[in-house]
Amino acid sequence: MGKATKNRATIIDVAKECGLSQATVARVLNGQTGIHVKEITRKRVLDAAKRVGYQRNAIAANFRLQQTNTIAVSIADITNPFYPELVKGIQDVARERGYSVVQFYNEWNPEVEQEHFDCMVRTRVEGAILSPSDTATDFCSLHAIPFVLLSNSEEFAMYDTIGNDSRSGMRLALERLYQLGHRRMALFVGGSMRSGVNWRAELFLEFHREKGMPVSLENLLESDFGVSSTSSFNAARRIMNEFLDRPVLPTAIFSSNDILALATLQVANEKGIRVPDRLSVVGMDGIFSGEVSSPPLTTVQKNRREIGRTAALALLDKIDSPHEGTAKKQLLSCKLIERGSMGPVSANHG
Amino acid sequence: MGKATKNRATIIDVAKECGLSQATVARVLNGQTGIHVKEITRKRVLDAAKRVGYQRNAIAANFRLQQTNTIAVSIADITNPFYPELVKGIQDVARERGYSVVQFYNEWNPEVEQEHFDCMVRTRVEGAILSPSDTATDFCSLHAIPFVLLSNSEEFAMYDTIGNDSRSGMRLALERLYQLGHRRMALFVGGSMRSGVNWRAELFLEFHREKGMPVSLENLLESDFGVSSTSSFNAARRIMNEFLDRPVLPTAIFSSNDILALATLQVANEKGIRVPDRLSVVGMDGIFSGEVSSPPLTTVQKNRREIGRTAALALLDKIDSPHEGTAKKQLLSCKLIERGSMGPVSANHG
DNA sequence: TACTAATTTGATAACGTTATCATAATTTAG
DNA sequence: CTAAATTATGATAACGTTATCAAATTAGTA
Repeated sequence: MGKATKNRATIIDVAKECGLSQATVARVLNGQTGIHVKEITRKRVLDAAKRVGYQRNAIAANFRLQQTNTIAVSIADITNPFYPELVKGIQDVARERGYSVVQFYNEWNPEVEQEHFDCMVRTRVEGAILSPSDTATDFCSLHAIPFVLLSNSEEFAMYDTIGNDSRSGMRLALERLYQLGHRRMALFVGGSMRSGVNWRAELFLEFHREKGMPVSLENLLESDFGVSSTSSFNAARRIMNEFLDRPVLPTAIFSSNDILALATLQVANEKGIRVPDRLSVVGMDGIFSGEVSSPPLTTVQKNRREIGRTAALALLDKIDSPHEGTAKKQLLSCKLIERGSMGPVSANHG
Repeated sequence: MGKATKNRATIIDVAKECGLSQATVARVLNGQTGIHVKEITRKRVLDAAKRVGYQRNAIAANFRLQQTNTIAVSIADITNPFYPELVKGIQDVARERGYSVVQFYNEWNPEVEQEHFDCMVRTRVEGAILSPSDTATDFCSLHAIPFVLLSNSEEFAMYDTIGNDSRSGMRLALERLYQLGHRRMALFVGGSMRSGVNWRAELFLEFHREKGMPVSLENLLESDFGVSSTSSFNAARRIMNEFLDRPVLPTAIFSSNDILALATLQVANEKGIRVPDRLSVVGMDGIFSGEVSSPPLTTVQKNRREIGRTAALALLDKIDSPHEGTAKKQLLSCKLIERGSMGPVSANHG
C-alpha cells in the first residue's frame, strides 16, 4: 500500500453532499472576509462538511496561493542549551501570526548548512532565521528568500542581524567585579573560530587600561570550541585543571559563556578553591545549568526568548514589506544576574 | 507588494529555453529512475535549467503527489533539557530518509495540543511523534495520521509507544545504593499529574520489602510539577530546604528526575551537608546540568537521542507499511552513570 | 410595473508538478 | 530493406484549492 493517497473528503465532495457549487462551498469554508453568502446556505455547507468529515487540504491551498506559511530556523545544534529558549521565542511569534516553523540543525557542518539552504529554497519557506555556522557562511543561494541573522558579529554588517550587546554585557560584569574590589582578573574565552575572541580580549585589555590595572597575559585563557556542550565543557575543564594549579591566581575569572564558567566552577570546587571566597566566577548566557550549580552561577544573561521573538518579528516584517533599506542591526541589552559564584574580594586573597 | 509570488523559473521556462517539451524536462529534472532519456538531451535540459536558475517547486510536487515528506513532533516544552537531544535523534533519522520535521510546543496546554493536532491534519503531515501533555490526551482527531507516542506510561497501552524502561533503571540505582551500604533511603518524585508517581512509590516500597529494610513514609517526598525547568527546580528546592533540616536524614535520596536531584544537591551544599560523604544523591535522565554540577550528578541515564531515533524509525516503518497489528511498545534500557554525587555509606553517618 | 442596483451563486481557469498514454525516432532481426 | 521491437520524446490529464468573471436571483426605486 505504501504512501497511498488517503481518500479524504474534498471541497467537491462537500459540494455534492449539499447540492451547491464548489465555488460556494469554497467561499464558506475558507471564510474569506467581505464575501456574500446567505446564512442558510452557509449552514447547508457547514453541515455537509461536517457530515463528510471535510478537512481543508493545506497542501493544495498552499500550492494555489504559492505560499507555505512556513519560516525556517537554521542553527548548529539544538542541544546547545543556548538555543531551545530562542527557538521557543521564534515559535511564539510565528504561531501567533499563522506561520509554522521548520528547524534545521547543521552540527557546525557548513556543507550540511548549504544543503539546508537549498532545501529551504525548494520548499519555498517564506523566510529564514539563521545562526551562521561560520563567519564565512555564504548566503547567496538564499537570495530569493528574506532572512535575518542571529549574530552579534561585525562580520555580517551587510545583513539584518539580531544579537545581544555582548560588549556592554561584558563591561557590566567587569565593572561589577571592579566595584567588588577585584584587581586581578582573568578572561576565559572559547573557540577562536567563531569570531568574538579578539574583541573580548581587546575589551578586557581596554578595561584594565582605563582602570589603571596591570594585566598579565597569562590571564588570557582560551579553550577549544567543541561540537557539543559536553565536549566544550571537558575542554574547558582541562584548561582550568592546569590553570588553577598556578601559585598566583586571579581573584575573578570572567568567561565568555556559561559552559566555560561552569567548568571553572567545578574544577575550583574539586581543588578546594572556595568560590566565591577565594575566586569569583562569572559567566555569560544565562543557561539553566548555571541556576542549579553550586554555588549558583553569576552570569551576564542574554534574554534568549526575546532574541527569538525579536528575530521572528524582524523577519515577518521583512516578509510583509521587503523594503530594500540598509541592513538593520538590533542589539538587545544583557542583564547581570548576581548569584553565589561572585563575591567581594576578601582578606584571604593572596 | 506583500507576499507576491516570486517569479521563479518553472519547468516550462526550462522547456522553452532548451526547446524541448516540459515532459522531457521533467523526466530529467526529477531524476526518476528507470527512465529513458538521451544523454545529449539530458545535458541540454540541465544547462538550460542552470541558465534560468530553475529550482524545483516542492509545493507543487507535494501537491501533485499528495505527500509532504514531513513528520510532526509534539512536545510540551523544548526548553525542558530532556527534549532537545530527543528531537535531534528524530531529526537524524528523518533527514536521512528525506523527511522534514515540524515541531509543536504546547506548553502543557491540552487545548493548544489539540489545535496542533488539527494543524497536523490540515497540513497533511505524514506521521507524528507525540509526547502527550496529559494521560487524558485525546488522539482521535489524528485518526487519519499514523503516530507513535513517547511515553513509558501504562495508560497508552493501546498505542505504539517508545519509552525508557524506567522501572529497571530505578532498580539499577536502588540496587547500587544498597550495594554501597545504604539502608536509609528517600524517594523524591515530581508532579503527580503525569502518572508515574504511583509505580515509583510502589517499586520503592517493594524494593525495601525485598531487602528487608524498614521504610519511613516520611522519606517519600513529592514536589510540584512546574511548567518550566526553573519552576520545577525552585519547587523542589523548597521541599528540600525543609526536609534536609530534619534531625535524622536518609543516607541517600533517589529522585525521579535530574532536576529534583540537582535541587537536592544544591540545597545540601548550602546547608553544608557533604555530598556524597553524608548524603548520596541520584537522579534520573542524564541531562547536561548533571554533568556540570558540583559534585557531578550520578544519574540513571536515558539515551534520549536513541529514543528519538527509535521513535522516528518506528514511525517511518508505520508510514511505509501501516499493518494494523497490535500496539507495539518499545522500552529502551537505561544506564547508571556513576559520578561524584554518590558514594558508599561512611562512618560519619548518623 | 419596469428598470437599476445590490446580493448571491455557478462555471471555470489557473498554480507547477508527475504520470499516463500516444507518437516519433531509432535500433534490431529476419 | 522492411517489419517488429526498442528507445526517446511530446501532448495532456490530473491533484484541490482560490479567484475571477458571468449569470441568476433578490431588493430597491421611480
